Amino acid sequence: MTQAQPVPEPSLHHPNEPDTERLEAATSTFRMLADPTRLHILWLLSQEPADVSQLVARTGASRTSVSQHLAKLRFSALVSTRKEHRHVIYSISDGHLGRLVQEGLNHADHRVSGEPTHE
Amino acid sequence: MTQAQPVPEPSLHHPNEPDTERLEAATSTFRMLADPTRLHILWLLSQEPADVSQLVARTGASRTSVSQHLAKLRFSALVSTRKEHRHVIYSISDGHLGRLVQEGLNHADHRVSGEPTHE
DNA sequence: CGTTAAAGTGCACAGGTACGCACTCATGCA
DNA sequence: TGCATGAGTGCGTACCTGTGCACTTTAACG
Repeated sequence: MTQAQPVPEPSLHHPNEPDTERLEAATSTFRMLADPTRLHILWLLSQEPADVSQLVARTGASRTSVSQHLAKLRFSALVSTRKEHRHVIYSISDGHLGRLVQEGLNHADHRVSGEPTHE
Repeated sequence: MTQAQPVPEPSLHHPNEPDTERLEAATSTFRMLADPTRLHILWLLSQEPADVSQLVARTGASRTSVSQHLAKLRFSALVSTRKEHRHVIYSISDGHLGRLVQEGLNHADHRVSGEPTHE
């Protein structure tokens, strides 16, 4: 168990240098957010749980596509499932993720709205 | 110009459905964050501006790789440059981006630390 | 039972991307 | 004017990923 102790290093103004493991973990999450269909799915799930058919209808993507994206998200443990009768209900497993999705969309909004950089 | 007024819509618990344009803008940003080297570069730049050689040294990547990643970031307008003598100094152009990077790393941290989902 | 709907999967193909190699461009300095 | 150094680029390659088609699996309902 690695202690949560701050860095023993003297170098400062570096909160804590992200090591390879952290970087890859973060990029693997970002990679999941880097597809329009998947991002749309995650946004929908961040609003409320839904089954596959609803996601298909709301995203406008094909069943195959949605299914495969959901498989990836499940495999990455970003979503969780529960079964209800004939339907498989998906939900976001981590509240943080929803915030990340929203922030990404906000950031995009600012860039689309024309604002050069803002702050 | 679009008013900052809240949604005039009756539909609720949907802050505002992201359209294709927004989704693609957001994913294009996320795609930039979806590479370890690039994420490392952006994290370094979120701490302080740096020139290419410093970034090469700190990331451990090849000059070619760093140069090409910087080209993409420049093209995506996520970083800006200024020249100083022989050196090209890169900096993050948007403060929001730094936050996004940091949140991604935090999220990754939680998943690496073993915490199942947290919250 | 058989039927139908919901969801998931294997396969093949197209498109994108990260990287290294070799090269060029630009600039400060002796 | 050379020359060394910092930075950027074209190209080829290996790899990864998103998608559609066809098929299978599972389970409710008559």
